[in-house]
Amino acid sequence: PFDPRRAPNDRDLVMAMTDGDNMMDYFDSNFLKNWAGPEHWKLRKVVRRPDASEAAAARPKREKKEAFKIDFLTPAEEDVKTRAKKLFAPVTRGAGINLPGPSTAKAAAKKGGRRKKAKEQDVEKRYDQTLPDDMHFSSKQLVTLFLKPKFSLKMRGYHLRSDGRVDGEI
Amino acid sequence: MPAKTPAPFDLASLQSALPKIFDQAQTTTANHQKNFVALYKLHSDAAAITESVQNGKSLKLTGERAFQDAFLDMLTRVLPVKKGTTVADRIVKFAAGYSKFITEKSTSLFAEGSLHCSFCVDVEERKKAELDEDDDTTSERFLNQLVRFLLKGCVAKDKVVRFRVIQCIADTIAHLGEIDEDLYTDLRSTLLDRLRDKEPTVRTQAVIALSKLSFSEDPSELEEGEPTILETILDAMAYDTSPEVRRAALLNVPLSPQTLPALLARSRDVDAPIRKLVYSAVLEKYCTPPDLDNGRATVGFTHPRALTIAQREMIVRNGLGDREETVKAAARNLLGVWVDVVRVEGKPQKKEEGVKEEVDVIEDLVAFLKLFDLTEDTIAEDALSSVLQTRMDIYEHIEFPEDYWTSITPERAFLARVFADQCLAKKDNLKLDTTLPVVTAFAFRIQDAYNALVEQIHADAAAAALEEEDEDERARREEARLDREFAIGEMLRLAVSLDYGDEIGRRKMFQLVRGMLSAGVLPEALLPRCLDVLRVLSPNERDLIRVVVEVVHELRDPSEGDADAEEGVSKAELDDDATEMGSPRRPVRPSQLPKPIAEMTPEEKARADAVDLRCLALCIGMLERVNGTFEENSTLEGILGELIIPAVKRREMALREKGLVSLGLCCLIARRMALSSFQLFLSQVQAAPEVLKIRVLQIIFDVLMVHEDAFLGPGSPNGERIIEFLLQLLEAEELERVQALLVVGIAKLMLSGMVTDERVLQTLVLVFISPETATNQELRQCLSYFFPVYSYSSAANQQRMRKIFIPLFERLTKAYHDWDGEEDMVTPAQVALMFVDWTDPMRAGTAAKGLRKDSEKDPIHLELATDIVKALFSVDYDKEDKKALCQMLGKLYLPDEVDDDKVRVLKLLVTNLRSRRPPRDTAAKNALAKFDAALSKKYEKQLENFSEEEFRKLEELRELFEFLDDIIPDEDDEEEAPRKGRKRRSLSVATETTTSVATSGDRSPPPSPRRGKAKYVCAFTAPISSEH
DNA sequence: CATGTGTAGCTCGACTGT
DNA sequence: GCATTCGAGCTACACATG
Repeated sequence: PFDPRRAPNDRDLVMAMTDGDNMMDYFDSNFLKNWAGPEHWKLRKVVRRPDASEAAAARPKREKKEAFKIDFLTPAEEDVKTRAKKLFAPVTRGAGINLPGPSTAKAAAKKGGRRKKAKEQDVEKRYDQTLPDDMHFSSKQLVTLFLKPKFSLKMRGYHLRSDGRVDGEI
Repeated sequence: MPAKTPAPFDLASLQSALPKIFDQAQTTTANHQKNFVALYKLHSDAAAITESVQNGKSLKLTGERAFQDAFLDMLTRVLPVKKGTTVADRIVKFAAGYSKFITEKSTSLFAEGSLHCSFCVDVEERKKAELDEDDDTTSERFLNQLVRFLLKGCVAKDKVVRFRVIQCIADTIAHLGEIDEDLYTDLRSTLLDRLRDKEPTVRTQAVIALSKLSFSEDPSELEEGEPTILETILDAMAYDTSPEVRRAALLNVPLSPQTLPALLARSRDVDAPIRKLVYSAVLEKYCTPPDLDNGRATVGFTHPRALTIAQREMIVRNGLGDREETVKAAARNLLGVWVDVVRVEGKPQKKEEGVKEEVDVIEDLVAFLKLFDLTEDTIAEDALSSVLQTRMDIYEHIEFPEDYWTSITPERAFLARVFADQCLAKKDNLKLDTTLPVVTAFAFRIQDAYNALVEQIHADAAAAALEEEDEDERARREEARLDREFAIGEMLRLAVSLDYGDEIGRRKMFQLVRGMLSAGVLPEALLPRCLDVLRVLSPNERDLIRVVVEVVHELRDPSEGDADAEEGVSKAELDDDATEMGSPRRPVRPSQLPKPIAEMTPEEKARADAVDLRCLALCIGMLERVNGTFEENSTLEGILGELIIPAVKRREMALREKGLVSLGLCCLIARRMALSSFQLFLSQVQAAPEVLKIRVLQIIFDVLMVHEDAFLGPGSPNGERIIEFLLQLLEAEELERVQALLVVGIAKLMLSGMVTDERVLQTLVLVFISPETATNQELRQCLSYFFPVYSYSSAANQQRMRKIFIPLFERLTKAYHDWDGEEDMVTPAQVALMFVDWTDPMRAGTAAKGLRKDSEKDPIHLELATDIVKALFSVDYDKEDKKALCQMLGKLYLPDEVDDDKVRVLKLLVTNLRSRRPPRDTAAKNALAKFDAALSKKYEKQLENFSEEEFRKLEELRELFEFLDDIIPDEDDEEEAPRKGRKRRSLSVATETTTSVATSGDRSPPPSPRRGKAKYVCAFTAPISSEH
């Protein structure tokens, strides 16, 4: 069985990183999608069960949805105007048809009493839907020295093959 | 005068005819054209029917009204049909198509003068009868009332109706000609209002509609400060929260030089499909204008030459640098198209399909490269590599004939080098052999280029001395010089990849590069390039070091042959039969400055400093490339004493920085020196200006990494102090770059296992999510990468992450509540999810394949669950926090087999929590119940006979819980302990091997609710030392 | 072409505010 | 008190992939 007291070898991965030139092979590319920092982080679910096979196989028996058609042929029971009224009019009072923060143009004239609202506006604008600059942080920066980027770190004792491009080990 | 116009047409027939038409129209768009005609016939016939009222003073358009009503009757049936229903979309298309149809019909009829048409006849009628309708034609009246009808629907309660209504408007207004002012104004304001609709689908349609309306907007009619439609759309494109809306804006906004920057900015949209569309649906699509009737290659709005160089660079950087493969592919595709569209003017697309001349290919690529600044980062290289990868037709046809090298330009040199690297990367040795020049010939090419450069440098200097040239001339010369320099640099890069099997060529190349280095005029940027070649040519490190040391001595001691007079490399010199690894004419001896420094004139001093700087750069370049020990290379001693140490002591920043780096590099290969110099480096950190500080810290981290056992090893007394020192630096540091550097350095130390301290790990997490580092992308992205790598790389690391979670979470929640002014903060719930992920054994198993065995049996999440449930007894968390914790439970991985003890303890805790301290909000309660159920189900067998045994151990637990219960503040716990826990208790009268549960010191809930504000404020930056 | 996966929209249920 | 809004789970669709 699993033994947590089994001597943990901190060096396992580090080896792997230098062994294969890029450690991408060793890592699920999933977590690379969370490169952008904590605010853009999201949990990507991992396949838990190997028993997912049965559920998937049973499903596709479903028939495709019946061809939906709009009924134009049946005469309307009500007058066009009344139907339009029903379709259009009912705007419940106090209900929101619009987003919370009212228009930027009109809000300018309002007094500054509502600090909360003002702040919300700011925040709204702040969230321009743009990714941060990608620094392209990669394993390279974790396994090379600052001053000698041409060398990868070889963790003590382990001998590595060095293929032409990897300039060497320390 | 008849009261009624005779009616040849029965209006009642509309009631049956229109439904038939619409019923057909929904099935396919193929019959639409036919049905337009049919509908138009009905429309015309109906329009002929009018009634005059008020004794003929006015005319009532009975037939038109009947048709309109029948039409709207049909249309209203579409409005409640939800999005994505094709039949409804077809009807909307049909209705809009009909609008277009009658508009065109009416204008063409009008032009033909067929005024007898019933659509037009009323122009006359109206003049006579003073109609209250203010529209001119049937079609205009029809459209007018249609749009007015639709406008009413824009405020409908039902979002589907709003969606459909605006969809109709969007499709319709595309081709309604001129409309009256009022209607336009209403449309405009209504649609702008819908841009604020809470439903994204509605906003999307509003954007589409507004895009079409924007063509007819006259900015001069706007009020001061009122945004134009265009500006509003651009705003939505950047700021709308829904990708759907932004995408619609991107695809529909009219393209122009004014809107282009905003469109390009979407290449960094958070939504990947949008980013992709920037390349495929905007940039690629409009490279050439849509009207490509004539085969002439014209320039579209997004033709690469229509863009600025900055824009092109941005496109390449963002596109090829994107994380999403699909986006990258779109960008690569675009670049492939670029090659074709920048092809030299007048050349046909392809002479003969499939047949491509090698010369053409080269010319094409050179033209392509001219789009970029070759010196800007790796932009041009990335772009070219991309093209070489995607366009095999181009790659296959690349050759460098003999004359390619005779007129070398930056583009040509660059092309050859990148191509060679590309071949190397894909191991295309055949291609490499057949295209690259032989070494000897190539050495001469470099030599020619170098001599030309030297010549120019002298000429420039002479010209500058005369001061006769104007600015333009100077700039031109400067540029020419940089071009030469760049080309040489690229050739040297290429030289690294050449085959040096030929001894003659090898020797020539060596002499050339050696000569270039020892001449004082070689631009400093070329030093590393030369060293790379030298390194390839040197049989071993010792030789490399020896040669460089020689060069340094020669540079610093010009009395050994006049370097300035002979900085060009002559053919004779190349052919010279000098000893390969060192010139016998220049014996190494301790260099001696011609004069003592004190006697030097300021000019001489400056000159000496310049030489020293160059020598230091040389040293750094050399030391970066070697790894033998210092002691093995005694020649370094001289340089250390004469060059490096004095430089470190200098006050001039440049000298000192280079000196320190050199010294640092020496320390990396000299353990004793590292030990003795470490303190020096440490002392430099505090007060140093940013650049120097970064350098020194880099040195410190490198030294720690290389000589780990010397500083951070188990036996080292200073390890603790060093860690403390680094943490304090991190805590106090203001400069982002330095913060980031510290984090990277510490991360490396942790990943290598040299630092295992949990305090450090906690600090890293706090720094990661602290609002104070929100703008420090370098730092945050480093840690985004680090945490999963660290966690998944070993079970021990993952355990460490698990251990810090609860203490961290507690600090976090407090800090979060104190910071609640800032909304852009990462929530504790979010952090909790991160830890679920990072401590997931299955993730570790798949992430680091083969390195972790039995990860599916690892009970770490069970242990984490135990931590969490224990923490949930605490009263220190508020509702939200407890909810976050509870919801974690459902996401944990429960292994199939697990120790009885672990399950039972957890079960006991859960049971007690639910009975004694149930979470107050339902979401949390449900999550907990669900987890409880999951536990019971999964470990049914192990929990079966779980009662009444090991009673004594249970007592210990019981004590723990009694203790917990006692500290419940009674403030708001009316529902608290219905002490009927008896039943539960009997369950919990169950087994325990207390070892794991019994308060194992770490994290039993804090005994009293603490509310000290001041303390939490620092929670983000303060290392946790106070708690330990 | 079939399949599995990932996401987005929808519906339901609980909470909160006028 | 109710309607609303918000969050959570589910379903259906679209996509990429073998």
